[in-house]
Amino acid sequence: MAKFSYEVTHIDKNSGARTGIFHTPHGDIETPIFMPVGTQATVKALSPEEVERAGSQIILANTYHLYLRPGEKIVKDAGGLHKFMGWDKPILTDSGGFQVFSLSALRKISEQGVEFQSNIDGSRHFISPEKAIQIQNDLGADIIMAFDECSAYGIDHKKAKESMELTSRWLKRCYEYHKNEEQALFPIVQGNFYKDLREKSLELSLPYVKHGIAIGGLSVGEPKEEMYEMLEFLKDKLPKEVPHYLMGVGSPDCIIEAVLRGVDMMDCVLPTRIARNGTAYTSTGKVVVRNGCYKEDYSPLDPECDCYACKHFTKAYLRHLLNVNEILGGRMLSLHNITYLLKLMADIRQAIKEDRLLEFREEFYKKTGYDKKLSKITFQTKKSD
RNA sequence: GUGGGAUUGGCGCAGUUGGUAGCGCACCAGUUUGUGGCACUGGGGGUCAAGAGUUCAAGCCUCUUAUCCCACC
Repeated sequence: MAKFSYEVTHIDKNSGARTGIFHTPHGDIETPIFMPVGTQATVKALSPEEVERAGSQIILANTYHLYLRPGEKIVKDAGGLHKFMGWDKPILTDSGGFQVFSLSALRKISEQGVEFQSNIDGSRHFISPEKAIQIQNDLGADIIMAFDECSAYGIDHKKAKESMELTSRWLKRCYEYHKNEEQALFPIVQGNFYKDLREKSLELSLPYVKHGIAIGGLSVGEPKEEMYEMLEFLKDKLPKEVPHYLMGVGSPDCIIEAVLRGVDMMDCVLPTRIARNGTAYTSTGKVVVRNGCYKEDYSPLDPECDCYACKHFTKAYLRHLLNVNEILGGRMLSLHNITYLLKLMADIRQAIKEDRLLEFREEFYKKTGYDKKLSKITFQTKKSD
C-alpha cells in the first residue's frame, strides 16, 4: 500500500534513457517530465485548467515565498496547497534552499540554519531544516525537498566541501523531522563542480533516499558542457529504482541532453519567464515575438502547436499584445511555451519507447538551430538594492 | 496689422557665460535556467526651420524670410 512508487517502463536500447511512471497520492506522473514552476502557488499568468490542458502532470511551488506570503498556516487552514490553489494533480515544493542561494545578500548561514531578511519587507526570519520541513508539511505537496545549500559556480574545493557537508547534515535533520507518509522527501545531491564531492554527497544521501533523489547546484552559470559532464558522471551512480530530479533545468536543448544522461524530472522558470518578456519556444527554435519582423506576420506562432494561442492568434497579433503590454500577450506566450515543452517531453518519451532518442536529438538540433555546445548557462544572484 | 513666445532625431522636450548636440517615449536587436524580475542590456537615427552675417569657433549673438501659438487692435 505504498503511497509512492516508481516503475521503469522502458529503456532506450541505444541511448540508455528511460521512461517510467511515478505513482503519487495525487496521481501518476509519466517520466521523463518537465514541471512548470508556480512559485507563489500559481503558474504565473495561467489558470490551473490551462496549465492542465497544456499537458502538465505536476507543478512546483515554493516554500520560501509561501512562508512569507500568505504564510503556511493559511494554506494549511485552506485545506492544503492542492485545495488552496485548485490543482488536484501532484505538486512539488522546493524547500527554500535555492532562495538561500539567490538571495545571498540578505542571508546569514549557520549550522543551525539560515537567517533571512525578507525580500518583501526586510523582516528577519530563521529557517532551519526542521522549519523547512514543517512548512512543507503544512503546505502539503506530494513531493517535498530537503533543505540544502546551493553553492555558487566557481568556488574552491574547500568551500564546496564544507557546503556539501552542511547540506548532508541538514538532510539528516530533515529526514528525522519529516513524518508524513503522504509526502515524499527527496534528498538533494550537491558538491558543486567537483566530482569527488558529488560522489561523496550522493553516498551520504543514499541512506535517506526513499522515493526519489534530486541533483541540485547545477545550471547556476556554468558552461552547459560542464553541467552535461557532471550529469554523465552521476548517471550510473544514481539509484535506479527511484526517479532522478534535476533542479532548475531548463531550455529545450538542456532538457534533451539531461534526459540522455539519466534525468527523469526537471523544472524551470524559463518558459514562463521568457514568455512574459516576449520570447517563445517553437518547433523551429526560439522566437522573440516582439521583434519587428513579425509586425505583419499573419501566420501562427508555431504551426505544429495546437495550443489556444497558436490555434487562434497570429504572430502579428501576439506581437501587438506584447508591445502594448497587454496581459493577454504574456498569458498566451506562457500557455504556448509550457505547451511546447510538455509536448517536447511527450515526444521524448515516445522516442525513448521506440529506442530512437539519439535520432530525435539530431532532428531537434537540425530543426531548431540550437547550438549543440558551448553556450553558457546564465545565472546571476540578485543584489539587494 | 501690432506686441510677445516658439521652431533641435518619429513624438514630447533639455541644451549652462558661444567651442562641432543630449533626455524620455517610440523604434531596432539581444538576454533570461530549483522566479527578489511583465525585468534587464545594448543599438540605429538629428547638424539644431531656411538664408545671410559676426567670430579662430554658433543650436546658443545679429539680420532677413517662413511657419505655428498667445494676447491686443
